[in-house]
Order: sequence, then structure tokens, then C-alpha cells
Amino acid sequence: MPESTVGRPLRADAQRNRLKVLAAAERVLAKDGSAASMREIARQAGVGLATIYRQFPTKEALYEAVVVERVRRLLDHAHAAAHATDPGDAFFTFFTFAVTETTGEKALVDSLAVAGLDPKAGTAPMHRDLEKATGVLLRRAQAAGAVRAEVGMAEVLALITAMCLAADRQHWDEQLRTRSLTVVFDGLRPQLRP
Amino acid sequence: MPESTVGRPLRADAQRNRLKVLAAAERVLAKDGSAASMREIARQAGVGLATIYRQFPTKEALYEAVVVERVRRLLDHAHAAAHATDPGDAFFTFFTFAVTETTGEKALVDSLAVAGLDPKAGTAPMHRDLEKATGVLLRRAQAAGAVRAEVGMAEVLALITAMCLAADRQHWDEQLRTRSLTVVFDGLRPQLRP
Amino acid sequence: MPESTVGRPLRADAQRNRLKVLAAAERVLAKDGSAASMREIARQAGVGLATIYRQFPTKEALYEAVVVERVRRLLDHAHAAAHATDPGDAFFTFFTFAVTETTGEKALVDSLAVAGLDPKAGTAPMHRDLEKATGVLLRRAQAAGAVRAEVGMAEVLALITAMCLAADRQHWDEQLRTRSLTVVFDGLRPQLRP
Amino acid sequence: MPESTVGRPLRADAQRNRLKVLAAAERVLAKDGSAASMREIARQAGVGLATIYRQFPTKEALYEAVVVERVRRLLDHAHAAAHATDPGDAFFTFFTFAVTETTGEKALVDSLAVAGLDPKAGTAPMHRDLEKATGVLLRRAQAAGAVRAEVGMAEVLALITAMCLAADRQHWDEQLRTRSLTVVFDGLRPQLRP
DNA sequence: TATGAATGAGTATTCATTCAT
DNA sequence: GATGAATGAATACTCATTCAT
Repeated sequence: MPESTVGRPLRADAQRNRLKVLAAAERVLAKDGSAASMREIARQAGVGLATIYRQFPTKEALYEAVVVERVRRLLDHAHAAAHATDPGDAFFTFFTFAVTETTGEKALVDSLAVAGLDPKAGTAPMHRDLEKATGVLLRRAQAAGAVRAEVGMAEVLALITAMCLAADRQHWDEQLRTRSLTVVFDGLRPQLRP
Repeated sequence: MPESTVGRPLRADAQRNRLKVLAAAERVLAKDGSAASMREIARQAGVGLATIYRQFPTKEALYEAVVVERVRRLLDHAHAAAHATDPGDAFFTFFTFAVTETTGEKALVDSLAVAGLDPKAGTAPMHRDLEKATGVLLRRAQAAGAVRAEVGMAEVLALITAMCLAADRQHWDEQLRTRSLTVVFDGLRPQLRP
Repeated sequence: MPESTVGRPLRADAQRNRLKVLAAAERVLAKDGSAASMREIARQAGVGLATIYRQFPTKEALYEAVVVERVRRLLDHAHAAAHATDPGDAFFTFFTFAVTETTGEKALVDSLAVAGLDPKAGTAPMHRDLEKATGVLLRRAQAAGAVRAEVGMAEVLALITAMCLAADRQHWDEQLRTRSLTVVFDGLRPQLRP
Repeated sequence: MPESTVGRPLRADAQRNRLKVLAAAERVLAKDGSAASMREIARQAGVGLATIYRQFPTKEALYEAVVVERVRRLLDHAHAAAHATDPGDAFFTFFTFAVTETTGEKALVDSLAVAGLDPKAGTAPMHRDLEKATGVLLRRAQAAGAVRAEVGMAEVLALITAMCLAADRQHWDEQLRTRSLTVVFDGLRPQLRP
């Protein structure tokens, strides 16, 4: 029974085009945000308009696919960091990585900002994973005394999102990113007060 | 000498319309972001479409006027705070006020995020003012020992923007805002280390 | 409060355009049926595309407006006929008029054919009126002995629709229409059998 | 000498596919009319898109093949009826059969309605046959006194088409069909007038 | 040979902006 | 001075058809 397309691996050329489309979409979405036009994406991918629609039924579906791809990379990093020897280092390194990696990725940042707001979104499961992974890093860092005990997941995620959003929207350079993160990290660390 | 309209004060009804339009635009822009339509703004203002164009030559001009209006309010607060007795309190209160006041104001937050990037934007002078006012608050707080000396204007503005963006995009509730700001503020304060 | 557009009479130019659009739509819909394109209608009306949308929010709305216009004419005729002196004549003349008038009006004929099937359609009330008016003519003709008593509304409407559809789709000439209606009319009249 | 494919009988599996496609097309065309999509037909046939194009060069060709198939069945019935003992019965039964059989077959009905209009259509020969067969039934019924002598082929075909069109478009139920046909048949029968 | 991926022309609809009333 | 009607360019999306696999 032909035309089922479920679970079947993509044909070689289709896979090639899928990648070209995702790459172009990533570029265009990064530049124009969700105002990006499908025609422009097709043009940059060197592909017919309908070719996009064959693999991604709507603009939103494409948008989401781009984001999922990126989140997966963050997730990989978080998982890897979870087994690092120094839990404090692992936590702060991951925080920094998230901000660095997403900067310039409007679509990705938007997605992070939206996560948690709209749990029925198709990207939700991936975000849950990311949340869980971040939770692990946080708790281990707290257990090791590298992060204050009274800090909760909610504000950590909020702060990560905040830094990602601002770094992206304001095109923070490396120095500004470092200085801003330093402030936040100092706020997260245990403090000695007289 | 009719038709000159430059510098001339607006007729009473024109002024009334201008306010109605700005109010409607604020509402609509807050809800729909820059995807807002001029027709919808006109409808909500109870005014003809061309009436908007008489005062604001393009959609962007209107958009900007709305933002300028809002920034002026922040500025007022900053100026007032500049003379407060406790400089540390003045600084942190202003920071909090900025985040609280802009939450839910997509247009305003976007404008803050864009400021500094596009110095030729019409809003620039106002942002310079805001920057200057914030600078005064910061330096006074540092002089009073309420904020660390090595913190610079750049990262303070960056952090304010970051918190505004995230609070708006993620619809932070009061508790989350408080907890997140607490972390940042702790990072800004002088710390005792062994 | 501007932009309400409800109940207010159209501006002179708008009314002119409305008529041009309806006329063009009638022509195009008659030729291409509901496969007609809005662009073609705009072209034939000598009007911008969006001008159509100002008055008719969707293709279907325009389609319907064309039909309503035509049905109104049938209805006028039926009402006029209701007071004719010879009830038999009134009935058969109306039947003939309906077929003649609708021939070449794909949209109108389609609408008649759809009526009764989809009572929630916007055109429904008008069709109810037409049905009622036809009912009056039928009953008066039966009372006068010009139409068999055992004939019901259902089949009369069915036959009218049938003749309209065929006359339109097959481009019946006058002679064919007359000969076909003669057969149907003979079938409707009381008959003497040995 | 491969590639000639002219006149060569179809391979067994090709023949199987042809039937699957025709069946699916009949179903889809009946439901969606000429707005049916080739992709949907392929899907329902459980066949690749290009497989359809191998046997039917265009959508219209497939459309036509479906219709020819159906008309053939009508024709078979007409031929069979031509030898019935009661010519009147044969004629009226065939008329009824035509209406019953075509109801729900948008494509078929359309084809009947178009026949005679476009003699260069590929279906024309088949329609000529149908016309001829109907002519035989009519003349025999007239000779037997079951149908009025002054009725011509033209209006008989017109009436058949009319009833088919309306029955299909309005989804006549059995009762309505019977009552409507009764009127038409009474109009076709010889009548006694004082 | 059968498949389905790719294509470009086509569709309805929306929007910022201009101009006759 | 204010209105809203008109406009054309732009957008997401669909479809019949062709061609590489």
C-alpha cells in the first residue's frame, strides 16, 4: 500500500532536500523571526515552494522542526554535563552554553520563551526533557554547595530564558555576555554575609 | 499661511484624536505585537483610518510614538528616584519598576531590546536619556556601597532588558518576578568571601 | 463612531463598484461555476482585487450575493403572479418564467439545486420565501382544477429544479424548452382516462 | 520490440491496477465532483500517483474513462430492454433505470448533461450509441401506443437528463423520484381529453 | 515498471497606504 | 479636517503533472 510514508526512511534526495530546507529555514528564521516568508526560505534553499510543503505541512511545522533540532543539541550538552566530575562547573557551563548556542537563533529563543506557556505545543515533550535535564544539573550543583539551596527550578529556567532572549535580541558580544552572566552566577552562588 | 502645520499646536479635537489613537495602539500593540493591523487600531480608537495617517505617517511612526510615551514614564520614575534618600533603594526600586511596568507591553519591551542597536532610530534620544538617568542611579548606588563597584552600565542595562523581555514573553507572575530579581540583585550587591 | 458600516447606505462610488462586481461575478460564475477565480472577477469588473473583499468577505459571500439577487427577481414574479386572475395560468407561467430566467445562470441554478439540502446556508430564508410563494401558486391552481390534486409541493419544486438544471447545463433553445415543459405540464394537469 | 504498447493487451497486474484506479476514481469523483484531486484518487486506489498517469494521460482522460464505463452499463440495459415484450414497459423502465443508476454519480450525470453539446468530446461515440438505443425504445413504445406520437427524441433525452441532474444534485429519495417520474411519465402517455 | 519527490503556476485572502468624497 | 473606499503587492498553501530512483 503505497503513499503511507509513516516510519519509512526518506529517499536519499528527499533527505538531502530536507536538510537544505531546514538549513535555509534556520537562517531565514534567525534573521526575520516568524515573519519569515516561505517563499524566501524556498529561494534560499534552492528548492521549489511545494517541496517544503511536502515535508512540513505548515509554516508552523517547519518552524517547529527547526527548533526541535536546536533544542536537541542543548539537550545533548545537558546530558553530557550531567556526568561531569565537578557539578558546579557542569551547571554553570551548561547555563553559559545555552546562552551562547542560542544567540542569533530567534526561532530557538522564541521557542524557549514560549515553552511552559503552551504545553500542548508539539515541541512540549522536548522542552520537558530539557527541563528535566536542567533540574538534574541544578540539584547536583546544589548538593555540591555550588548553588544556593533556596534557588528553585522556576527561576533558574526563567533566568536562562531571560539571558537567551536578551543576548539574542540585543546581539550581545562575548564581553557583555560574560559580564552579565557573572552577575547572575554570583547571585546564584552561596554568599557569606556578616 | 495655511498648510504649514509645523510647530503649530494641534487643534483641540486633533489632540483628542491623537490620544485616542495612541491609547488604542498601545492596547493593540500590547496584544498582537508588531503583527497588529492599522485597521484594528483605527477601529478600537473609534476613528477613521486616514485620521491615524494624518498624525503618524507610517505604521512604524505610530509604533514608535507609543513606545516613546511609555519610555517617558520610566524616565519620570528614574528622575524622581535620583533624588531619593537611600541610593541603593532608589536603584533597585527603579530596576523593579522597569520590569513591572513593561511587562505585558510587547511593543515597549521590543523597543528597549532594540535600543542601542539602531542609533539612528527616532527613539534614540529618549533612550539616551533613559540610559543617562539609569547611569546616575547606578553610580549613586555604587558610591553608597549598595552595588558592587566593578559592575558597569552596559551589563546593568543588559540585565534590565533581559528581565523585561523574559517577564513579558513568559508572563511571569509576581512571585517568579520577585525570585528572579532576587537572584540578580544578589549578584549586583557587594559580597563577602572568606 | 466610524467604520461601523452597518445599515449605513453605501457611498456613491462604493455602490457603483458593488454593482460592477456583482455584474462581473454573475458573468464569470455563469461561465465557470464555482470554480471561478476572484482574480478573474476583479479583472472583468475593472476593479482591484481587494475592492471585492471590502464588500464581500469571502468568495462564498459574493457567490451568495449574486444568487440572492437573482432569486429576488423570481420571487417578485411569483408574488405578482399570486394575484393573477387565472390561477392555472399564473402557476404555469411562473414555472416557465423560472426556467427561462435561470437558464445560463449556473450559480443561480446551483443555488436552487442546493436549497432544501443545506438549511443553514445564508440563502435559506430567501429560498423559504420562494418555496412559500410557489406553494401559494400551486394550491390556487389546484383549487381551480388546473393542476391535479394529488400532486405535492415536493415534486413540483423537484420538477422546477430539474428543468432549470437541464435547461442551463444543456443550453436548451426555446423550442426544446417549450416541448419539454409541455410534457411536464401535461403530466401535472388533470387527465381524463376511460 | 518493446515500448510500442499500442494495441497490446495490458499485463495482468497493469489491468488490475487500471480497475483499482477506475473504482477509486468513481468513488472520489462521485463524492467531490471535478474538484477531486489526483492524489486522493491514488491514495484510495492504493497506488502511486504516476501509476495513474501511465494509463490515463490527464485528469480529464481518467474522468472520461470513468464516465464511459458507466455509460456502457446504461447502454447494456437499453440494448437488453430493446427486445422486451412490452415496449411501453421497456421504455419507462429504462427511463427509471437511467435516473436511478446515475443518482450519486456526479461525474456521470455531468457527462450526460454535456453530451450533445461538445460533439468532439471523446465520449461522443458512446453517447451517440446511447441516443440511438434510446431512440429505438422510444419508437417502439410509440408504435405500441404507450407514448404519445408527437413526442420527439430531443425532449425525451432532455427530460431524462433533467431528471438525472436533479435527482443527483438534490439527493432525491426513492419516494420523490417516484412521484416526480410519475408526473413526467403521465405527460408522455397519450391522454384523453373531452 | 511503479513509485512518490519535485515543481511552478494558481488560489483565496490580508494589509499598509493613498486619494476621492 | 476627517472619512473609508480602492489598491497592488505579499502571504500561505494546493494541485496537476513530470522525472529521478
